[in-house]
Amino acid sequence: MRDVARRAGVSVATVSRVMSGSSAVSHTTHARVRSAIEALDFVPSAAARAINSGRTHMVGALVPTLDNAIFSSFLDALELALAEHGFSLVVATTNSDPEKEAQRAQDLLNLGVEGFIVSGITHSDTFDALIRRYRTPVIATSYFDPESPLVTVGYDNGEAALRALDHLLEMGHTAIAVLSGPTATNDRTRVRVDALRSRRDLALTFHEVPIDFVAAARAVDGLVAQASGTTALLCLSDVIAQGVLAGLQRLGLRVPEQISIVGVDDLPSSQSTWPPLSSVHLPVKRMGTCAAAKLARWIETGEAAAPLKLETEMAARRSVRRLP
Amino acid sequence: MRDVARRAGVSVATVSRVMSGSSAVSHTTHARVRSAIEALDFVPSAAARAINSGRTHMVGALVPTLDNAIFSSFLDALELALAEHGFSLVVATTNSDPEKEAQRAQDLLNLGVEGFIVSGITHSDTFDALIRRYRTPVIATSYFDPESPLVTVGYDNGEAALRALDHLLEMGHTAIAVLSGPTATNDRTRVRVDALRSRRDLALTFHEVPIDFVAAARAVDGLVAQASGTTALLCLSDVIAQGVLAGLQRLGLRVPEQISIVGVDDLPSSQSTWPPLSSVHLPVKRMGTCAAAKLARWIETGEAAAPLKLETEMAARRSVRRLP
DNA sequence: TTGACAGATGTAACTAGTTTCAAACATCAT
DNA sequence: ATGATGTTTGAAACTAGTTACATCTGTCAA
Repeated sequence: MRDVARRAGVSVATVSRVMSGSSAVSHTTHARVRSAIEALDFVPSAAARAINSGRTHMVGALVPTLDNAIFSSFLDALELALAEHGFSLVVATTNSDPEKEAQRAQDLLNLGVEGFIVSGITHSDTFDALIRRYRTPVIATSYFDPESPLVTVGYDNGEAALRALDHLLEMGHTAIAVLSGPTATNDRTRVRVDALRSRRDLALTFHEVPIDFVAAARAVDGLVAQASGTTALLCLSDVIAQGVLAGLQRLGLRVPEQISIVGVDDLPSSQSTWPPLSSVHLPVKRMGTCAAAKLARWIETGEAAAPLKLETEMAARRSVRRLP
Repeated sequence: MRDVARRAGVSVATVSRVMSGSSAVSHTTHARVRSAIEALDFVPSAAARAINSGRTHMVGALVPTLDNAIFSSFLDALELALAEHGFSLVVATTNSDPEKEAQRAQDLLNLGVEGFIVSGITHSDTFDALIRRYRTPVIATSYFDPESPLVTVGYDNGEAALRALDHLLEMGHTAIAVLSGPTATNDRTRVRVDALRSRRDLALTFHEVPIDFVAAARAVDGLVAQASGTTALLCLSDVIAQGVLAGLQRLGLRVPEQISIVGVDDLPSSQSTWPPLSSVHLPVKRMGTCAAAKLARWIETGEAAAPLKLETEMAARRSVRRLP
């Protein structure tokens, strides 16, 4: 900036005024400074601005992985909306490890992010202490709980799981096995499983498998061996559902004729499996847009955002057979 | 830092020395400063550090979208590797629009990113001028061309397309229709199409469709009407292949009995379609890891990285029928 | 002609750190 | 006791901007 000032024959204060456009600068001076800026390709340092304003216009997203369409689709919408609000998105993956999440959160805070987008409301004590200490705005997504200390923008996971269950019940299924991801590290999964467990009248069986296509496909073998009367599989994640579908086909079992499958997530690719997968649609795009808007407003105004519930919906396709 | 210094009864210089750990500080002073840091929850400002060192430890990734597993899977590996090298990843989506890409690149540069990861080697003049002017390290991915002015870390797209073609030829197909994404905005697609066009002996027919599941599914209708003798569809993206697969199934055409499909990308979900999709595997995970390592080294040392070619491989599954 | 006022601009202090240089002090050999 | 050396430490200058305050200039009315 000193160079620009020298070239334009003005003080740095005047250059600063031209850059910010806030206070009055005479027409001729303005032009002279502008042309000096052009000539020197001057771009102000974001760091120097940040040091003065305390603003970095960055927000951090802490997600388990990008390698699941449900998160990347969400982040796609989030990034788009954040950019429109003038924020940049710094992404950090946590592999569902709370300690790693806290570590990455600290890194991002040191970097200067002004807010966080996280998944779910359960985090390590270190993380909770961190955001309490720095009073960082945080929006917890993929979860809805108006009572949570974290502001949630998302859907009711229990409701989503029950929509899948209700669909199976409506189609006449009662011998149902539930396949979920690990509940220990994932509160979204836990809420889904708990909602299903509360239906004690149904004698559901529960199985945990990794949220991984190949692992889910392999898990089918053991499952089929032990649960011979099962007519339907309720998979609490579409990645699991797709893996299970492939596993069943490998075993020569026909879906939905011999066994029905329902998923939760409604990934785009779930329309292209054969048969197309019936799944509970989660509004991740809208969730990204809303979370971005709320976090941006929170950061700008300092007033905590209000929680927001988004609705899920059963997308019935052809992986569930109607029993007589 | 002034507060810490006052509390520890030392100068800010000493606190700085303790923080950086570079120069010698006596044991007792060190302990005193440490405890003052603890007591005050002192975290140094990244902006202030950046202003002094010129280092932000941020790199920007410019990708068309996160909403395609091929990119998000790549970014997942990229983020992991970058974090290990001490860099944070700022993501910006461009929607394959070169002007938007240049705009977002300027934004990220203003933010202070020290390097870029981009897709392909074709960018707007604005973008080229930008990186030339700032001498920003850039690694172009999903592309390999040792002659390109941009350093490429990726695969040979022409080769990948020809692997798919060779597979079809080996399986006895000659009446082949090629479905690609838009070539105008995507040099990876263009190279793939050009490689296939160079096989003039084969009388391939070419069709452009959006890289979108639903659009590809719809495009099948027109295609089937005009190309009755076609025995195989070569899709230059798995998203298209999956859409086409669903579209054919909707029309009641059986794959691979009546028509064969081969894709390029080998998305994880391509294993779970029915039939499982034969596709050319692109090593995006390794690409992410390698690109991160090379960009990090480039930034640290100032020496431009060497281009790197990664190998693709035909993953034959069951969507291609062997013709007699 | 003087005073009041607005508009334009510069000076210098400020943001939060790092780094250079010099000074203070301790240790050791002569 | 002296000088040489090495270890700690602080003062102040530096990074790249913003901003409060003071100053200068010009216009207009009294």
